[in-house]
Amino acid sequence: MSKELPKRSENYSQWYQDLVIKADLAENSAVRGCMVIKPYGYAIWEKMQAILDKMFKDTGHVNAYFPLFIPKSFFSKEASHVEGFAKECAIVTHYRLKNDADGNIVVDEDAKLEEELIIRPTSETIIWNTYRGWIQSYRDLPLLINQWANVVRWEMRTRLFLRTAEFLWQEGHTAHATSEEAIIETRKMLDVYATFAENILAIPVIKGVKTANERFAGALDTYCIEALMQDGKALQAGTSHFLGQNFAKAFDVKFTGKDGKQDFVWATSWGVSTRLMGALVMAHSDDEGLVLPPMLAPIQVVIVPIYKTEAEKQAISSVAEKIMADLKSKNISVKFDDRDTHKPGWKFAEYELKGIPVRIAIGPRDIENGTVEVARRDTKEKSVIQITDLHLKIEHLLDQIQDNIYRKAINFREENTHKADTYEEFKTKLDAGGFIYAHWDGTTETELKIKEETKATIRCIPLNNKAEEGKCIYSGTPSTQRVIFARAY
RNA sequence: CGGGGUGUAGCGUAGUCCGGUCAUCGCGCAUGGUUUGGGACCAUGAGGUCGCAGGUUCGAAUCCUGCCACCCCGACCA
Repeated sequence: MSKELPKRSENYSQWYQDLVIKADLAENSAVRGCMVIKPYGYAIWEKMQAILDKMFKDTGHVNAYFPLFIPKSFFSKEASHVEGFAKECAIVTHYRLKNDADGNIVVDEDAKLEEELIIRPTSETIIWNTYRGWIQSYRDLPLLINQWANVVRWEMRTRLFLRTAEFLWQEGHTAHATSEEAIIETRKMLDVYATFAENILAIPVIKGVKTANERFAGALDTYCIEALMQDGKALQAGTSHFLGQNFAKAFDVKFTGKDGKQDFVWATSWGVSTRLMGALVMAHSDDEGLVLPPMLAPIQVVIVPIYKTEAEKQAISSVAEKIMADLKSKNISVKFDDRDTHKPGWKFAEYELKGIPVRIAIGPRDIENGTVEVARRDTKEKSVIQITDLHLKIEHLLDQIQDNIYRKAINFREENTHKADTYEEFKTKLDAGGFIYAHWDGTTETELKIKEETKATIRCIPLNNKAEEGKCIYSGTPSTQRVIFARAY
């Protein structure tokens, strides 16, 4: 198979798709819009899961699991929620197949379900229907539950990791006695996501709140983290919703307070998905392939031996074993690729494509000198290092790489973040890509007009926004702050 | 769901306009040999319902009809 990738600058879409496939992360499945996540891609996802899961637990959450199927009646209890998801649902209508007269397998029309089942596009309804039985008193609150699951949204157009018909995610669903507490929870989980994105994925994000138009179906407020991809388009990387009492009212979830009065419960929900894998790929990769931040790389260091004779191979192996033991004692994951079925050059290219942060090459020359060649994936720099202090240097190098990848991403974002004060300026800058801070009059009408005319959406109103007097770029109406516009995935 | 495009070996493709030794080439795969500090080379070999179903014809990858899948651009969305 040819490993050559299209150039990122020439066809970003194709580059992304080929990179995901060739780097062994995922591929399109035979099922429309679904993907097969391959072992290497799944290993990265598992790492994300492990780190997030710990962060959730450290903030007091526990895991549980709820059904895949949602009775249609549950689904339709919250009006704006059903409206938001109605157009993208997969629905189970029958429970049996049979052979027809010609011997073909067909749906047995006699096995029609009395009530259709919706395959969850998100679990608010089934979970809140369950919570009704779990919550009676303020003593049952807060209820802080997370679920790792798959969901299905029958999207018109799909793309590996970014928008697949089925995707993996986590969804947190919490219940609180007061509005204030629920809002604190919503913001707290947004912070968890932002920390994860920046410290682990090395992707800088902007925390913000969505406009009414972009809000989650059924939420009072939707908070988000927005990231900028290398083609200048924005990607919503995670969301945290303040649901108010909407779902509690729809599912009649009340609790008795300390004062003996009954009230509806306050809710939040928050989630991140395998879309983060897409963000990771698009934020850091180059024309040679993936660039994985060390914190996520399933293999952080790969050792490639270079030898001609069996004796050389033996000598290199014993040195490699020693290095591996040293690195493993530092909790660094390392692989020694001593396959003799592939040549060194082939392996170099392969591990670059897969984004392994550090490569160590050991040849006869090194054995003589007591050195190894160390190459870092992010900058492609190579250096010759004495074996004696290698493990300390590698540990430091991994930190440096993590840091450098983040710094590079943040520089890119700064270079592609602009202000626009007129609609003309806005349109010109928009074509160059990136985030654009501009004044907006706060109306959905204007937001939709701008979207219709330019394809730009309001990504968010940044939480750390400074007040600033100005005029809406579209309507000229006075405004008190800038919001972030961008074309988005 | 609208507009455009593409379906030929595991992958990428030539051939389709103009029907007839046309199933082409590269990568990959297998075997043998020489190689090994950046995707090696030579030789030999295996591998194909030409997306599917009809039709036209002496003859269809090629023409006609229908269907399906995928990709790109929209609409929709994490």
